[in-house]
Amino acid sequence: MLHLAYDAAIAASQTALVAHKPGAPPTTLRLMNRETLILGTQEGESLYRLADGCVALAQYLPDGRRQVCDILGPGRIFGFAVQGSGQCVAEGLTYCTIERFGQSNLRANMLTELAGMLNRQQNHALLLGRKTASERVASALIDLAQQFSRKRRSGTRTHAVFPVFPTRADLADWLGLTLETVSRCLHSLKRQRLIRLTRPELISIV
Amino acid sequence: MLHLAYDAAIAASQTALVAHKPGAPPTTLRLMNRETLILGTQEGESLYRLADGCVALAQYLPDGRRQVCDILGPGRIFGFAVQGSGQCVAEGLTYCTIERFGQSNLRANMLTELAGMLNRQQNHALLLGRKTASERVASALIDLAQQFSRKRRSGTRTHAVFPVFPTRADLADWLGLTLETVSRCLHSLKRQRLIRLTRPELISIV
DNA sequence: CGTGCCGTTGAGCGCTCTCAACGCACGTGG
DNA sequence: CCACGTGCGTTGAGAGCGCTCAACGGCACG
Repeated sequence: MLHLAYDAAIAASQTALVAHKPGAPPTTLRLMNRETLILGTQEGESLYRLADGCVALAQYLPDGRRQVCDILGPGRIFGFAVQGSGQCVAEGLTYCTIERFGQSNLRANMLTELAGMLNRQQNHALLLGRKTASERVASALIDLAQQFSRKRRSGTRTHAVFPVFPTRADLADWLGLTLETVSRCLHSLKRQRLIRLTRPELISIV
Repeated sequence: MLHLAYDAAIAASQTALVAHKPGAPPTTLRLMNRETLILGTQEGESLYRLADGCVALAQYLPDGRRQVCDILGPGRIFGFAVQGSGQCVAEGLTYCTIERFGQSNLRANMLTELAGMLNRQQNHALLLGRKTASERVASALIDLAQQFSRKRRSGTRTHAVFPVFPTRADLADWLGLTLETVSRCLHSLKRQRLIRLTRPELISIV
């Protein structure tokens, strides 16, 4: 578990606080690696679209325990559900480019996008509540593959090759495990020849 | 963990399958205790509003493992996010009365309702991923109190008295624990004088 | 060359699960 | 009336999965 102190994580010097312009045309902003974007800033909500890169939506307990709710790849929308408790912050896992909307835009898509987010969260609850450590890691890899893979064929089989932007610690906080367990499960999968890891960047074999 | 077989749970004889009428005025339907309502039935989605009673939204793994995503009290809306995987079924924990809408109604509220559901799910992810067994049970009791308590004052303190509709097994599947652990945690809280249980129905003391 | 971050690996412990038995309330039928 | 079955909750004993603590190597950076 990441033991960043809560305050440190929130109020860190490397925090991007951005002015809010409701109804304005989409503004693009950049997020550095390990930079934190606080959602639901002051007046009203705005929505964000991850144009490029990888972002983690994370929650913190007062004692520093972290839970990553979701890992977002290019095209994903975020910034919903910022009222009250259950606040998430967006943490850049790479250098990211992000577009900010007012609530008014995207009305049509928003609902299905939101429903999709809820769907993902429910699946994740199933993972967190009822799956074993290796099942969680396997599910995570499949999810990452769907979001980040560029399909390649090498020989007879189709490999899904994709970079793993979250660190072991990020994966652990996403999957409700510790980084050691994640590491062990990955190498267990490697031993079973289900994945290959040349670097901490992956090739999964069906 | 509840070891109802997947098929048994889904295709049980006590399953309420209802015809769908999009755009129609709200229809009310009844759900008996332990009866299952399959959401996302055939063509298009409809939304449901729990008028009275208590309902659990549950997911099943092929081997029968169950995860309860949420426990719903009167007034709550459900039936979002029924596409693809992550399907939930609604299981009545009491005798319930439910209203069914077409998607068209409730447009304005729906978005905030949906965002609220997402918010709850994110909080629940934090619970499932990063809280200890007793913290989970405590959080669950607080949640149930907020949904089901009728406030009463006895003496100087304000007790929140509320009935616990979910069984120990339901609570376990909600909190990612086993029913034995739930039972032990409850009695641990009782020993600490933080709650009272006259029957498996509660009084929480702040 | 020192420092810090990331990832790996090992040893040991502990929280939670598993398995089991029991009590209790309820309904059913002899 | 009692015997029986079932569902729910409780409690205990033991085991195991995953956590904790620790050490180590590789790499980037100043």
